[in-house]
Amino acid sequence: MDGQRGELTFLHSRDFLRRSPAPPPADDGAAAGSSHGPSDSKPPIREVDFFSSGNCSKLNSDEEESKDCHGLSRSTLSDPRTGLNLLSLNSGMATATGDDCSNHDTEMRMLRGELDRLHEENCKLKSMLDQIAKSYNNLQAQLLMAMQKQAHLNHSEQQRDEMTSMSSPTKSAQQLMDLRPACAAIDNVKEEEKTREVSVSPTTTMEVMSKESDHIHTPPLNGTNNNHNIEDGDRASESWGSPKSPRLEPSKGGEEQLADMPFRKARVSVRARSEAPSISDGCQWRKYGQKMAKGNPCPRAYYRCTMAVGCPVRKQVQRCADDKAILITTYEGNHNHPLPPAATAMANTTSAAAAMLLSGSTTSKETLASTNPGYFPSLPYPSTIATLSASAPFPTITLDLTQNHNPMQLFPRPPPQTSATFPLPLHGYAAQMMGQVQHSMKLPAMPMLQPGLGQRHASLVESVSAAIASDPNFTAALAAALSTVMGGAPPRNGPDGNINANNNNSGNNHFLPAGVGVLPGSPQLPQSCTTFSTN
DNA sequence: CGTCTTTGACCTGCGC
DNA sequence: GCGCAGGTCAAAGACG
Repeated sequence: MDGQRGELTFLHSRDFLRRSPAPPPADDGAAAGSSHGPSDSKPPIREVDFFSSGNCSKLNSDEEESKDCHGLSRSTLSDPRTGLNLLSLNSGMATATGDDCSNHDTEMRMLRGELDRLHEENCKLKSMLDQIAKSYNNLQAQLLMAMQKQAHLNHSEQQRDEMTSMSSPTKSAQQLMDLRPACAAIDNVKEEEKTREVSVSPTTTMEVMSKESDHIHTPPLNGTNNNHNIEDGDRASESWGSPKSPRLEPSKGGEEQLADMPFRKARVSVRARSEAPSISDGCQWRKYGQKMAKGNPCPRAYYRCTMAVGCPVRKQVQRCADDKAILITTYEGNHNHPLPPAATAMANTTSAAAAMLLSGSTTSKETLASTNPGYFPSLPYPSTIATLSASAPFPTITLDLTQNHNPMQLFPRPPPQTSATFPLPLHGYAAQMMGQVQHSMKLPAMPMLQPGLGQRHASLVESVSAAIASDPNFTAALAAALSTVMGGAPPRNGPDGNINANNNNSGNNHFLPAGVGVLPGSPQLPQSCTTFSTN
């Protein structure tokens, strides 16, 4: 795992740069400072400082080592952990002369030597980083040029065909029009680098649901931005699952609609074991339909968010045909209203997943995470847990929380006993759990406002890990949170769902603004405001 | 009485 | 063009 994390660390160096200003919410002051644990574990801040100072230890594949390097390179032994490490190192190397002064001198010399060595190493790594960045830019430029050439060639060929076939002017115009997409695609590539805007072909529909009825896709996405929410209102809600629905925002301009489509169509599916007939995820839902889906003896229930009038978020709940114990929930749409903390936690997780999905190419027919692990290097889910699929009409990410993947790949400690029934494969439950835990054990709030996509994932992972590492009572708190989520709420959705549980938990139950999850700088993503949990 | 669930009908798109 | 399947609507019933 170390190696893996090391790679991720490098790939997301940018995330680290942005991670620093992740202060806990003001209203949770008691939790402040504990977000990364006590003073013995606050790498993020130090790393940021380090980067801002022009160093580059993050290239080091060993995260632990890089932290120490960082501490050393700053010539500061004030950090308790760093200092302790060095002293212990030296104490082991120094001979027991009994002379404190000579020992001290020896230590100092060794420390200086180590400092120099690390400094050199840092410089080397920095130069490597620069080189890599240059190479990347060069390759990018070459790619763009190649694409433009290709487009130009196509254009020329078509014109030639045009001339030879003596086609009518009308046809020519049409052909020129047809070329647009190609050129636009190139432009998009350029733009993407600048704005990181998601450009997903507006696919139509819902095959996902039918073809993969065994594991509904649940993308809680708020894929759309707030503007969309405001504009769409009820109309947007009609888009769920019903790509075929003609009611789909007839009032909106075609372009605008297309622009919104990608976000709205992306889905996140969550598979989790739950005996409860339905799930409670921090939001209020109203069941508006139920259908028998082909290939599954269990009916599929359709829910609509009722926390706010006109909230376009829908969800589908269905049991897995193979294993009735598995509850599959699919989310789509954006909440246009504030969410309870617990809901927000999961919403960010799922939206991050969706963002990951949407930020990738939907042209691939492959399951991205599975076939190309490097494609979404920041995806926190093991590929077998989080599956990205672009083959379906909707870009879909499936979070499989039913498998016994070892969540400790990211967690430094064994999973709590309470995860026996809930595999707790990280982000899905973990994020939500953390939301609960935050309230029950005053852990720092999850960094949900952080800009940057991968950063969001990385920070989530780190926050969870840090929280666990820093608080020995995590297991107990997690158990409490689990019991709150699982045992507290009645199976029936509605006002008595998680919301109540959360309200009970949080004296300062602060509802976050709907746009809270939007990531500036990230593909204006589905800031998903959907949450997930099981009763 | 108000709210929510149930359930059959309806609408739409897709595939043959 | 027709049938199928998914999604939504809305009336009726249940529940607190």
